[in-house]
Amino acid sequence: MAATIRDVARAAGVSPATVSYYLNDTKPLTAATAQRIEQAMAELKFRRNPVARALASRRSRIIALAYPFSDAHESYSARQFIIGAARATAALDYNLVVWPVDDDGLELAKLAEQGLVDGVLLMDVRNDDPRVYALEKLGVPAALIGRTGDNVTVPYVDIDFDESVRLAFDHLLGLGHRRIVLVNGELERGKLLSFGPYLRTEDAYRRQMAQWGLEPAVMYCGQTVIDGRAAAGRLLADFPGATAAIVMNELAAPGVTAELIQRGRSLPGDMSVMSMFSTVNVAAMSTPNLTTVTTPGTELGALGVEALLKHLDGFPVPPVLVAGRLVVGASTGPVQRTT
Amino acid sequence: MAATIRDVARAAGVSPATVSYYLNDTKPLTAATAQRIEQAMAELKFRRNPVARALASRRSRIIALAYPFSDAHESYSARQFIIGAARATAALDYNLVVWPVDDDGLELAKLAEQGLVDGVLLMDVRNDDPRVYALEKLGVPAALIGRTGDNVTVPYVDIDFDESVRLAFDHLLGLGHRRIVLVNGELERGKLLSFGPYLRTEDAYRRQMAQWGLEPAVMYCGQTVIDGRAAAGRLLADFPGATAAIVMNELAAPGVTAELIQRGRSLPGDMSVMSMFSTVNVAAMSTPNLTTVTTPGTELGALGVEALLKHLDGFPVPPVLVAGRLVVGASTGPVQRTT
DNA sequence: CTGAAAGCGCTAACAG
DNA sequence: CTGTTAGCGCTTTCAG
Repeated sequence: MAATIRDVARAAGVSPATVSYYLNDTKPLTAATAQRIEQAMAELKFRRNPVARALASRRSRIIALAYPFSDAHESYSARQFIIGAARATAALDYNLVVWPVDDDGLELAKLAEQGLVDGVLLMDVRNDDPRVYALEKLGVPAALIGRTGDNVTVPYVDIDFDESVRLAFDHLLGLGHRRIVLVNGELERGKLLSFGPYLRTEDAYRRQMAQWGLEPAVMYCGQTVIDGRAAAGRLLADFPGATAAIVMNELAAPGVTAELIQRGRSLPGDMSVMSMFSTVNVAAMSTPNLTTVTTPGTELGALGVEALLKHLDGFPVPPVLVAGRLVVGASTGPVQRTT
Repeated sequence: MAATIRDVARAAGVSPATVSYYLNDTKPLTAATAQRIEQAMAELKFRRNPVARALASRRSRIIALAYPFSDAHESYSARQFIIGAARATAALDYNLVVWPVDDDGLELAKLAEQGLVDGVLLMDVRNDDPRVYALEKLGVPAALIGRTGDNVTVPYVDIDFDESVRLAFDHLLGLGHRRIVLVNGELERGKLLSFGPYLRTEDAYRRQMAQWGLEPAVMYCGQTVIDGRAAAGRLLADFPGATAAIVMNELAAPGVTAELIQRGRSLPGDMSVMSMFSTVNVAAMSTPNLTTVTTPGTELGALGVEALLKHLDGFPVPPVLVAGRLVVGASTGPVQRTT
């Protein structure tokens, strides 16, 4: 059927080993033999068999993208991560399998120990993530999109929260806002803020507010449109002087704005609202369409893959941080009232 | 290092072949030998090597999910398909690789002919889809989520458009609506309606309108929030008597409602709007939150995988159609004005 | 610079 | 019911 490396070798008048050398560029060949091999391959329409290659080399050239199975923490940015990772994987001549796994690391361990994949890229990493420990215990190479609290060993790429928050501040401060509330995400009861992005965004927010001599005001909110609506009520009640709000979570933000409007507030007249880490499309779905700092999803997906593969090749991999992009919508504007 | 089938065989006092028979349940064994093998495997912590298995059996137990590379036709339901497919794949002891490929079939052909995967599941199938032909030419088994216009040979699963539209009609007719406009999607200039879901939804709409003795009213609209806003203007201008609209595309629908409200219409007082084939969360993002017939994404993803694997095993696979689920929101209500 | 040979770990006839 | 024997198609020492 399909031509094998032996067929090519025979046709080119060389040994299978030589063809392999050519294929992997693993030993120098004379131009002449290379020529003959190329020709033979072309004539026979040779395609190397990835499975045989994997068995012999003990490298499958397949990596896994593990992402949360549950819909609880639904993020529309997830799609971006997958796309970014998949593209980068293909570009580097690897394959990407997706593993929807629970947070506890059990499923992940079961899949990883099968040994099909060379390494695992973990999405949506928690501050204290059992999946990371599971992989470490198995000795399966990994890289993270996000990071654990105490991460030292595992390579990672993550959002540059400081810079992303700075983009939001620049925008709001430039419009004259001083009383800026952070509506942060809350992962679940008991695990409040254990999700890295929430933790680090709040850190950055507090630091930058302090730096400008402003008083921080933080409240928490779940991750659905409904939660966002509820939060809007608390926002008005608890922070009556606020002129701007930065809302984490791309689903909560539309809820906040919708509820504010329903309660007779005008945006951005009475209140400027920005969505932190949203996709442009989701931000555009609200009325007025939301100013947002985007999630650098495709970038992080791609960088995560690159980090993992570098790691697999034994290179040291320094962390990479990427900021989101400020996309100005109609939900933010100059301060109207002066407190 | 890791225990092989030979190690197990030795420890159990049987031949490697016997262990293989046990593993694959391919030949009957006495309880006693099965017992011994199990024990040996447990002691040695044996994990079968999927790559070796693939090479020997010529079945990698890996399937690919090909989905559009471009962001042009962005669908948030895509995530559901991937999740559904990934879960089903894992449950059936297969692996799923994702291939972001262009619509022209070239990239897909290149990937498919490598021979890593046993079959390909195609998402977002067009009525006349080069990717399908590419796979057929290569002889790579495939299954479709969606279908081509002239599909006969390739197994597929798809939305039950008739039934889904019927759900929408039941709802709207029950509320007293008779002048129901379909705001259908438009793929791109020149390829108007070539996208199956648009085509089949319009078909169903026209048939069911006729069946109730109602006059069909169809207009077309792009696939973004902005497009939806523009469509709202045309809706008011071209169909002044309409009391309800069914909007295809989960991004256009929020645009339509937002613009209607901005123009002083109240929903559902002046107009009922439903979103056809949206996720619940995206529908909830609008104000008022949209009544929708959901995309049965996870179901179709799972069913697609099952169809493909059945096909791989040589079984005939009849088409499967699944309807969406009606989720009633606040954007639809009883007719107010009587024409 | 090229080749011979020995596997990678498993499956699948074919015997017995 | 179990074992023997060839491979699957490629990589990779080790020689030359």
